[in-house]
Amino acid sequence: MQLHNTTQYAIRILSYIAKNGNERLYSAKELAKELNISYKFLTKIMMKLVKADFVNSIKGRVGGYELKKEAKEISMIDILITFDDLDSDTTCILGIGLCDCNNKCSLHDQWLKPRDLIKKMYQ
Amino acid sequence: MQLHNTTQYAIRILSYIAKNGNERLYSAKELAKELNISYKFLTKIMMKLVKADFVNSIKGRVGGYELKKEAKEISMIDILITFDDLDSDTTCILGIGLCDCNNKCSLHDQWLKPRDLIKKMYQ
DNA sequence: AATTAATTCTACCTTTAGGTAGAATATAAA
DNA sequence: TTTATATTCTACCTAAAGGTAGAATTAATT
Repeated sequence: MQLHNTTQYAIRILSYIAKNGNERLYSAKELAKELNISYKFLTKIMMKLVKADFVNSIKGRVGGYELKKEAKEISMIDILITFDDLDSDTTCILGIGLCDCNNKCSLHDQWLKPRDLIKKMYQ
Repeated sequence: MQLHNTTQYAIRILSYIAKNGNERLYSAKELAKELNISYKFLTKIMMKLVKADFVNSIKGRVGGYELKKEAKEISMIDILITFDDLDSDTTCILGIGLCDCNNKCSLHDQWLKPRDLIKKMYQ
């Protein structure tokens, strides 16, 4: 019942930039240090964030990263999708094939509410 | 944001026995077939359930499994603990070291409610 | 005593998430 | 034009979850 490590990092990276303002560039070195992520692993995550259009990258000597959209435009759901960490509305918590109101797993009814709250949190 | 596969199976196995009554024995063959789990993998899970005292095993020709406690005595939390799938009350959803009311991650407040509901569901 | 059908044990194999290494490329500044 | 410092790319390595194989053990039935 946890978000993937990579997803957690991605969220923290984007939050960090958003929090500290998008008027300057953020180097991988700074992000790795401030967020306590290994430099190598961070750059790997950054590549994904670039490809998914969350951040812009400027190469070269004074390069770095910046948000590509306004922070408010970025939804957690998009991040989760990018990092394969979002389960669909119909995903059964017990992993049975068909789990809906007609054919419920033993946790179906009790899972509805928390699932809904989590969804709202992401939005 | 999912339970481990093994945990899901364990819950479904115990539910199945509970639902169908503890007056008879359930062979691995039956459980595997009814729950759509490979026989080999199921027997592996059963061994864990036996060792953790959820079920009793009777060996030999007419052997099988039965619940060791009343169904009502079994809490999901115990199952989650057995299969290393329970995160503690203080686990941060963004994985930062210290995340409490003094030092909050960006999702801290919004995570409280769903986390609480999930806990209740498990109980 | 042999057979049969059940659980148990040990030891692997496979896939995926997490993580690292090192070279290649880009670009501003000296 | 060289150097320094940044991102990018390709290719691995590692650990853990998921899953399988095959032989050993147990005990009722024949």
